[in-house]
Parts: sequence; C-alpha cells; structure tokens
Amino acid sequence: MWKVAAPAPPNSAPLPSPQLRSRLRVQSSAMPPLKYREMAAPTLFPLRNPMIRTRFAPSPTGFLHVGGARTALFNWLFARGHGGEFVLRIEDTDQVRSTAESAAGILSDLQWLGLDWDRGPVPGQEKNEYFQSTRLDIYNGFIDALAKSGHVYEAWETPAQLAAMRSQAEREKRPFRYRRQMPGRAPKGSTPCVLRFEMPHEEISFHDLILGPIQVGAEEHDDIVIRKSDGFPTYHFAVVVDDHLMEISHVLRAQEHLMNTPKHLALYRALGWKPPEHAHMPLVFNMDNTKMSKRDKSKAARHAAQLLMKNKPEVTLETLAAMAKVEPEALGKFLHQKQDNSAVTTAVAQALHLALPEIEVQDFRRSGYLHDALLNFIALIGWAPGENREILTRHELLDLFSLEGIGKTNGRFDRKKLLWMNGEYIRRASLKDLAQHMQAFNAVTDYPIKSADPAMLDKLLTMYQERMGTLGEMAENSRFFFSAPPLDPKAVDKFVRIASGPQHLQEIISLLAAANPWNAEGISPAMESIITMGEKRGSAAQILRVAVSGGAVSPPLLETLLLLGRDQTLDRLKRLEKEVAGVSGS
RNA sequence: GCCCUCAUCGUCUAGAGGCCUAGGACACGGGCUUUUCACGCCUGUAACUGGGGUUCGAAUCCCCAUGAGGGCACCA
Repeated sequence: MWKVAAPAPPNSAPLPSPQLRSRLRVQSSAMPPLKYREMAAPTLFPLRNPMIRTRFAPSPTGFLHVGGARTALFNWLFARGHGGEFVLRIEDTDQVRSTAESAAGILSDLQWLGLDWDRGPVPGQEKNEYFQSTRLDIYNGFIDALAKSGHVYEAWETPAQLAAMRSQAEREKRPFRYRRQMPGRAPKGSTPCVLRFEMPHEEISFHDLILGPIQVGAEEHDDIVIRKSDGFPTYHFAVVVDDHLMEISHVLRAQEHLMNTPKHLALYRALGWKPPEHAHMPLVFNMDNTKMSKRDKSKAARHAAQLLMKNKPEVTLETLAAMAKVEPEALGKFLHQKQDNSAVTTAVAQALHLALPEIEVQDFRRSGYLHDALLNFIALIGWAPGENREILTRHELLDLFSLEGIGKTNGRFDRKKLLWMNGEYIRRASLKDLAQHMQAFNAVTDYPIKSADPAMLDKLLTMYQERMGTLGEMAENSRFFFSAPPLDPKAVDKFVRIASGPQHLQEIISLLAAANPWNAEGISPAMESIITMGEKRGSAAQILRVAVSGGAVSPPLLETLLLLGRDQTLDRLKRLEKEVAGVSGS
C-alpha cells in the first residue's frame, strides 16, 4: 500500500434513517398507470443547489481504472461544482471477487487524485455502512416488502439450466427473456433459490440528462434476479435501495449502464420511491477502439516476449523465465495459453525494459503523471468547456463543468495528448511543487533519484523541468547522475571513434583537468573551447556528453558537469579513453 | 441474432439554420532558436459517413442506409 498525503478525512455521516425510511411506502396491488417520468426534459438543476448529491460506487474487484476515475471525477465535479455532496459507496455484493485490498486501493487512488468524498468509507478503518456487504438486513427488509406486494418470486433454475435455456434460445434465434409466466420454469427444488423481481409488462421510458428520451419496449424486459442464492442482493437491487436511502439526486454513470436504467426505474416504482435523475456518459476506448482493460498490459508483455523469442532464437522459455525471475511453467502458461497474470506481466516487462500501457490510476501514478494533469485530461474526454479552453485548474473545472457540456459520442484515450498535457503541468509547476510530486513519485517507485538529497533534487528538477513529459522520464534519464552509466556503443562510434575523436578527447581531458575552481566561472572557458573545438561548432562537445552520460542526450553540459563534480567527470572521461583505446586494436 | 445509443480533421473537440472559405488543441510535416535532447516561436497538411427530404438557405431539423459502440449474468 502506498503512503498517501491524506486529504481531509471524509466524514462518516450517518445514513438517513428511521424517519426517512418511514417515507417508504410499498405499492399496493392496484397500480396506477405507469409513467416513470414526463418525457419533457426536466430542468437540469438550479445553480448551487444544496440538494444535489452524487455518488461514485465502484465494486472492489481490482484497482481503480481510468474509466472509473473519470466517472468519479464527473460525479465529483457535478456535486461540488453545484454546492452539493459527493458520496463514495463500495459495492461489494460479489462475495467471490470483492477484496478488502481493492477497496483500500481504490480509496487510496481517489485520494491521490484529490477526489475527496463527503460521505463514505474512512480510509484505514473497518467497513462502515458505505460498504454494501454491511447492509444485508436493509436489503432483505425491502425485499420482504416487495414480496408482500407480489413483485417478487422464487426461481429454482441452476446456473447450468439457465445457460442451457439461453443457448437453446440462441439456437432458435429468439431472444431469451426470463419471465414469471413463461413455460418450462423449474419446479421448487431443495437447493437455495434466487429471488426475481417481476418487471412490468409495459414500455418504460425516461429522460436521460445527456442522451435525451430513451424508450424500452415491454417485450424487452427480463425478470431480474434481486437476491442471489447466497443471500446477497444483486447490484440492481442494492443500487436502487442505497441510492434512495442515501438520497442520491443524480446518477451519473457510464453508458454501459443505460439498459439497466429501466430495471432500476421499475424497482423504484414498485418500492414507491421517486427515482433520481439519470445521466449516462459516453465511454472511453483505446486509440484502436478496443476497450481499455488491464489485459492490455498482459497483451503488451506477451507480444514483446514472443517477438523477442522469434527474433532471437537463443532466447528460450527457460532463459526468459530466468531473466524475469519467474517459474518457466508460469511463463509458459502466460505465453502459450494466454493466461493473464499480473505478476508475470510485470516481471516480463521489467526484464525486457518494456513500458506497459497505463490502464489503472496507479499505473499513471507510477509513470510519473501529475494527478491534476491526469484529471484535466480525463475531464476533456467527452466533455468540453467551450471557448477552446484546454488546460484547466481544478478550480476552473469545478466552475465550468456542466452536464450540458458532456457530449454523446465515445472518446478515445490519446496517450500522446496526455503526455503533452503532463509536460505542460510540469513546466508550469513551481520547483517546490515539483519536488513534492517527485517525493510522492519516489514513494511508489524505485529509481536512483530516490536517493537524491533536497539540494540535488532541486538542481535536477531545474535541469529537467523543460525536458520531461513525466517524472518517470526524468527518473530514467537522470540515472547517470547517480552512477557511471553504460556506454551506448552507437554513440561512442558516432562521436568518439572518428578521426579527430581521440585527440579531441585528450584535449577535453586536459582542459577540464586544468579548470579551476569547479564552478560555473571556472569551467566556462574550458567549455567554450570544447564547443568551438573541431570543424563543426559543438561536435566535440558530444564526446564529453558521451563520456559523462553514456549517450548522445543529456541536459546542458555545464550544469551537468557542475552537479557531477570534478572527480566523476574526469573518471568518466578516462573510462571513455580506455574504452576507445582498448578496442581500437581489433 | 434481438434491443438501445451514437456519427465534424488521425485523436479530443468548437459548432443550437445564414457569423463556416468549418475554429482550437494533440499528433504529423516544414522553418527559426540551439553545445545534444527538449522547451519556445513561426508555419503547413488535414474533417462535416452516404442518400433522400424540410427550408430562400443545413455540419446544424426529419427519414433511410451505412458504420461504430453498449446491453442481452445468481458481475457490477
């Protein structure tokens, strides 16, 4: 778990209880005509409405995905931008897949992003009432009420039977809909059964705040399971009960939930509750239009490994396993049976020096993206403030955000633009802020720069601020300040193993050896000579660059040498001298 | 297969019937600056999916086609 500079701890305000719950009225059997919502567009909201309350309700089955982060951001912006409240609720009704680690990770990622919540779990503490798994009796109470009014019935099919019924329907090319009065329902059995909710037999329509009017025909409804055989409510039921009890005014969620909304509205109606407003936002995909999934990371690692083994036959499964320090068997399964495995993925990527695509928030964090840059970028997918604005502070985001600004078309996650934006944030940041970001970055990564003292970090930051896209880039490129780097043979050939190379190298060594004192004034004359050395201005300086940095690219030499110090500089020059002399005989 | 949704440069988008010869940003190309790499500055290429309507006039409204995405779980 990472350490997090903790924002203000969220309040754990009590749930709306008895009096509010007493407002709950279960519908009698005589139903009034179905009219879920007037088709005319409702007024979106008055400005600064204290009654606006949104929620982000992730299921703790993995780390926080950028898509989830965007949903959280939009909900947060909408609530806070209008003086409302933002609720965080953990939907852990899937006993098999939910883990406490995931929940903690999601909390930590949201905190890192600065998306704080008014009500919800308290980091570092036990599950409270914002974890659905603690609320079983509440759901059961409402299920009982719904049963009394005749909306609920038992269904005894096993999962296997249901699967068979579905494939049967598929073979007959007809849609499968589970309905109470359909023929061939399983008789009462001895195993625990599920409880289903009988959907109305009428068209359901509603007005989506982003998409406009949506209708779903009566024949499309399916009697949804509301309680699983393990006694836990399904998502559909728990979400409705909690959104009501927690007085959520606006449900802002991804468009993949659009078809769930009629089910939820039917539940609201059966429970006698007023549903919240709904707004479904467009989805975000990879540039190639595939879904952004953590599997992309495995795919990238697998692809790179297979390419390597194809191009270099000497690399076998065993050698690669040894390189990555994983079991050959596990690697085999990963490679050949396409068994995704995050441990193997990471190990392979590390062994091959492969940068995995960032998918989860923590990936971006570890790559050295600034949280505000990530937030800014994410906000701009599917939403635009108008006026050609792009770089927006958190404050401006809050100020400008509106549901009307959300578009209807799916977006793509353009990593190049994110990289640009992150660089933009880095260049605009103060040195002090950058140092803080670097510290947070160091806490979750392990680069040599971790060992830099504040003074050195400051100097490095100054040097790299204008030439990095991410903190990770700087951490990588600044390695040579901490230990002698490997020499890039291509750079050595190009700049040093040339006719004038050895002689220039000698001159550089004696110039710098004589430089005194080792400060800007003392070195500058030597630097000037080095730059003007040779035919083309600056060409000889590359020799020096290769010597100290190992390659053809580095921050400006003067500052570099100053930070490196005389001894390191001369050592590395002599190392290069030896390298060139040693091989020239062959 | 059935249902739902969407459709402007490669990408994110501006655009609410005449302000559109379609604007901005990223990316890409060219140039300047430069001891490398960046940064910065200047500059270029590039889009209204197609077809029918409505209208004096359509990127904007309607219909159809096509394409794309989502959903069809005892997952959420």
